[in-house]
Amino acid sequence: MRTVLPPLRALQAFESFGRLGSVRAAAQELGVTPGAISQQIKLLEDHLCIPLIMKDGRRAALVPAAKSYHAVLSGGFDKLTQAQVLLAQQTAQLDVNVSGLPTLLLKWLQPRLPNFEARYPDISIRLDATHGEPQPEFLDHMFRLTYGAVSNIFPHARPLFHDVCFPVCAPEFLRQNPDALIPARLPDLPWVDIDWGPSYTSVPKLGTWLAAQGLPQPSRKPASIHSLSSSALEAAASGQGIALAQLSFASTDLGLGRLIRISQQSVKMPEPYYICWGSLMLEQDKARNFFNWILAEAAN
Amino acid sequence: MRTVLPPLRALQAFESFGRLGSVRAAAQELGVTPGAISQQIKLLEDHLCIPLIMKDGRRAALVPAAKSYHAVLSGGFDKLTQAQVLLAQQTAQLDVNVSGLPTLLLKWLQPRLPNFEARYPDISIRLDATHGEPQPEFLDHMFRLTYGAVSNIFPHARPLFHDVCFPVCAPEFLRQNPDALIPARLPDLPWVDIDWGPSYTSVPKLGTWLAAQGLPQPSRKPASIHSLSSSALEAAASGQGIALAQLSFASTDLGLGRLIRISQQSVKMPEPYYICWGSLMLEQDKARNFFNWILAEAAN
DNA sequence: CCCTAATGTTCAGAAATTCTATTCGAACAG
DNA sequence: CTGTTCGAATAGAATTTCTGAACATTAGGG
Repeated sequence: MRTVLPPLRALQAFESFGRLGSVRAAAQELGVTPGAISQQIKLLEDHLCIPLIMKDGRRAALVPAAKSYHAVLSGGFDKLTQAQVLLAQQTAQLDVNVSGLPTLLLKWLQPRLPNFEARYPDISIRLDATHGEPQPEFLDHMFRLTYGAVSNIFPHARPLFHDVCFPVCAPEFLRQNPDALIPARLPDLPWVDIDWGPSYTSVPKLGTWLAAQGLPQPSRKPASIHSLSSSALEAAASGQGIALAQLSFASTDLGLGRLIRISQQSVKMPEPYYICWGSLMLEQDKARNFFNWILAEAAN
Repeated sequence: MRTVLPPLRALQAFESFGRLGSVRAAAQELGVTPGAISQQIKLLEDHLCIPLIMKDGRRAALVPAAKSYHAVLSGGFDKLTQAQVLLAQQTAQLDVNVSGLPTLLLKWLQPRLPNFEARYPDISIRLDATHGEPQPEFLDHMFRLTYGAVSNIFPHARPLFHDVCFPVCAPEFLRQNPDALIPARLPDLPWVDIDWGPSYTSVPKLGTWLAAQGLPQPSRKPASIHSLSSSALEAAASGQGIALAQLSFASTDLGLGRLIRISQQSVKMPEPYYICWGSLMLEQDKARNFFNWILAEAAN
């Protein structure tokens, strides 16, 4: 049996207030007057017998001790709204929902979509680019394209392709730094870094490639650090420096001449990209069509 | 701005009903009459314009399509109650909260605690044995003892010790299967398996040890599979077969003669155990005492 | 088959809650 | 000082939520 919760409306008011940092804003979000928010928060304080807010000038602010309480509550309400989103997706009867890592959608799937639409003109696709992995429950109405080990939190997963990485830079940058073509000089040139965050530790960086060539680590700090591969590629294309690019993400820009591959040596990504899905997903014809199509695309 | 939520009380009634599977039980849990639950659920159905429940005989049941919706909601309400738990812990002013993997607490920390209590008689400790990693927010009031890579989801983490594994069995089992002392015969003897679940893939199993000795994999299926190392050790101690034991978990039973080490060969765990904590934790004297003590214990 | 127990639903009215409208005080800017 | 903005406090209105009782349906005996 679940512990008894305080009045939910009071929790909601407190959560909204804590997130937005003002009674006024919370009132607006919940569609009530500021007085109502004030009352609900006080009600929660009485219920818990704990002061939650303090006045800081004429504004109100969370008491420090309530900060972590608020953070957990906030996560809870997030899930409740996620449930609504799930329901909306279920009833929207969209043909195919695809959630995926931003760069994978942007630079790999997006360029291939015209091909799909030409072949299945009556199937509509909704794309959702996000780093956060969706709740597994969502997968009965959605494919998820992701990288590496996280795929095994999902009911089903299948490798899509195994990418390789190599250094690239902008043509302009290469003209100003002709040394870039000499691998041994690379550690001393400007570069941009990629950091996908703690869930994806095995993603190669420029240092990984240098090490594979028996070269030392970069001697400078990166010119910039990007949480998106595509953003790092943009930085390289704008001449900021050298980036370690993935073949499938860079091929468009390589084709356009916006980027130049400066070495034929490459390192393999330690893990493949995956497509993940839930148990009910492949029972829909349109979803199955998409699934077969994307596997074929990945194979070549 | 957050999407508008349905009436929260209706969500709560629906969640409780879905989890308990009966209007009656939900009414009892929420401390209201069954009629109230019926009404709230109907209210939610009207609000969403979706049927959520159907009658199955004289019971009511979730419509299949509502199952995943309910699962996400349930997760949300879980978080809300977690927030309450967090608050309770904060205000309980317990000296030190320690959450940890069950076997680690049971077989490693527990036997050492008398030592700690002798040294700090006025510090009280609360232990919470669970596989699920706590919300990071909890760590401002709690240490977490865990294994391997999951430690990096926390603000701070420090390796405790690096364990080694070797095969053990009960004295009685050894008497009936004297062959157990001959490594080459091990693959054909009864054994018990350990499976910590998907988050801890790198934990060695008996097969890992055999492979390290250049021996083939076990030829039989395991007599039983355990999600807890301590449970696997109990199974081995009761004579079910051979288990791959971790030194620090088995040492008590080895000392008591309940288990016998049947090989001096061992494999190292690929990752160490960690102690994790949040930013505010070490500002409390008592927590810092515990922290220093546990590091010293781990060092020897 | 009929009776009983168990479960869920419905409804009106009672009870509780939540909200608004208003007033007030404090903080800040000019 | 004055006007403005923000939040707190209050009373009463509006709404939500709950109860209690009657009703409907089903399952399980005897």
